[in-house]
Amino acid sequence: MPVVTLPDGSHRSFSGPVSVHDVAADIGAGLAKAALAGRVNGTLVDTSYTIDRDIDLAIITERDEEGVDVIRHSTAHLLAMAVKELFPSAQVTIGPVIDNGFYYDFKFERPFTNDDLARIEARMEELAKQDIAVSRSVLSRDEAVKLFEVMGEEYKVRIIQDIPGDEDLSFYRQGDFVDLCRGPHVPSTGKLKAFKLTKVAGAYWRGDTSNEQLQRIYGTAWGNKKELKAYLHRLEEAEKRDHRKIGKKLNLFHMQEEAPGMVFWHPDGWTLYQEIEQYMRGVLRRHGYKEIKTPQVVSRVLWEKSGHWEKFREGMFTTESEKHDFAIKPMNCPCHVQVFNQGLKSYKDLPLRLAEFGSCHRNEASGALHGLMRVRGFTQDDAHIFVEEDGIQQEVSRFIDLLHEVYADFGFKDILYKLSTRPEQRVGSEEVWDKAEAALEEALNREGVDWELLPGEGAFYGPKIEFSLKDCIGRVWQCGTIQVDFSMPGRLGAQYVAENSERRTPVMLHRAVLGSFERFIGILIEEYEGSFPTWLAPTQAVLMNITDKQRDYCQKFTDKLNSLGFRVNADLRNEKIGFKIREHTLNKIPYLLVVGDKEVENNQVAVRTRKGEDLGTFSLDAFEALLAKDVERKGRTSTEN
RNA sequence: GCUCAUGUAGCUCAGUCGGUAGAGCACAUCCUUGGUAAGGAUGAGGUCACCGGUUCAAUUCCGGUCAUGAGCUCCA
Repeated sequence: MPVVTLPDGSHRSFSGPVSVHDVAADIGAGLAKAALAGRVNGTLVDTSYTIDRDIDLAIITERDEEGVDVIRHSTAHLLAMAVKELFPSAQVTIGPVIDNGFYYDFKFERPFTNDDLARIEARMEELAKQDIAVSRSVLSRDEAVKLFEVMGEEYKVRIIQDIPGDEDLSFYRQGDFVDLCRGPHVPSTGKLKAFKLTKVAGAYWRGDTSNEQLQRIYGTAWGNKKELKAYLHRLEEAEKRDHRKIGKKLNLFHMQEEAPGMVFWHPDGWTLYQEIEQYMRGVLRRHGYKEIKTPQVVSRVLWEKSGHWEKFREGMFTTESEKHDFAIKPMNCPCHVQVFNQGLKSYKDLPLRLAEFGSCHRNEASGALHGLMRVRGFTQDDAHIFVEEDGIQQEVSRFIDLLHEVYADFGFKDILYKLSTRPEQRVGSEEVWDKAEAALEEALNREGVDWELLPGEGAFYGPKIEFSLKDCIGRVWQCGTIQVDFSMPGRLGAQYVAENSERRTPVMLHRAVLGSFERFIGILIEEYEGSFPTWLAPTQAVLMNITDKQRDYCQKFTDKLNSLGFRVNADLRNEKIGFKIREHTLNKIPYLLVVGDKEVENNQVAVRTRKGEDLGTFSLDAFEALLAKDVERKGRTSTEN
């Protein structure tokens, strides 16, 4: 007599064992039809799952997030089924759910073409329409291996052999297609109503470059057609924010094949860049940093000492002079230690915070380059904090506060926090690692933010926190970071005199707030879709005359605002006012100032925003106050203009 | 670096089943002095990414290189 407790707290009792589907049917025919899976005491199960004791049950439908995930997972199976039908020699491997969709990796003797994708998708539609039942079964490992060996699915055999233990394995069958899978899955293919294959790409078996490359087919799937359509539309809209497109349209920067992965900054882009750099300079000064500048080209000897020559030789650009090898610096830390090493330091000098807008070059793999987000030449807002072991936590906390202040000024709220802890290969004692990891964790917890633990992902020299932001289509990019380093100060001979006159090696904290200016500006462009808040806008206002008669007035007003430190242009071309407004609106200038005879007469300007709002007429002083206030608030409030 | 796709005017793109190319916008000149998202006319502008092969003939077909895009890997 199982009693089922539903999410609303109500109970239903049954005279004997029932399936999840039966319970749904008992509640209503509509729910039975919509049921995709069940959640039994917190665990997702198929609708065929047998209930023979008292449990908590939720019926999962397309309206639940988990329901959509089940749909995506099942759509991946549907994809594999269609591929096996159309291309019997293809081998199946894995097909997980990802954000907004799924993928499935296949081994096949030739690449899938776009035509193949269209055929596969059409076949999937047919199979979905046939509403083929999906059934679950359980096999022992040996039976499972045998099954896949007979089917010629070598990769599945390998996957099973790598599953630890000897518990039974579950299988899902739909028609002639069988796949090893934990499940759950939809009860029949007819539940899959809204999907689309999006792209095909290479992917290494088990993510290892030394393995063969498989072909990955990506797709998206949703509970219904409307959501699918909305998603595709969202994606299209998001792509309009692409910083490469906007960067070109707004004439901020360009890149060209003679300097792959390097940026040519144009006047407007450089204005934006400099605004950010000067802002950061002020922030660092207020937070007790000393700015320095170190060389670009440094002898191999130092990179050997720091360990980079051995470990990251391929990633460095090198050059040679008088038979000596040099590397263009890929990072600033070894140079910063050289500055630290000049003159004997006391514990009273610590923490010593050395900052540099350090220009670095890394020879990134060509396929990794991506607009401003992943470049070969970039500038970090880098700093190294030399600190005693006991001072780590306080410095980390201070840093996170600084980072939050800066990100708030730029208007970023959606920050992803990740803590990476000790990897297998590492330097430093367990005790020191314990301390450092605890310090980072404590600092994160004090901020009260949600963070993700990445065990084993730390650098060999110490644990780290990463602060990431998302681009327009949701790709995650690391921007800020703080890393504890137990290795380099010692390797490079950094020492200080402790309270008891003993010489000690300081701990070094590598940290960056923006990360690279290039990447951060890329993110910023996408965040604002090019409509920068006034403090960052390359041009903050444009004066436009209606006829030649107002030329001198416009020029004088413009000169005056520029002399007050604003970035203002006069557009005195012989064009109609509508034409000028259109052009500057498309260029996302925050304020458009129209000057006709009326305004000249009253010593005013008519102010319009790039959003098309009419703010009325302003005197010079009133407009200056408006601009100043807008600049002052940075990106902290809404960006209504 | 790997897989696939792409590379035509300053920009966005069309086109040529092999006979050296076209639109819109931008640009230049002229007309127009017009009050809140495109006034009109005329004109200039391209070794069709680069190198090689096939061919009477290659921007088009084939091979290679470079770059870009998506994904994988990497990301000190």
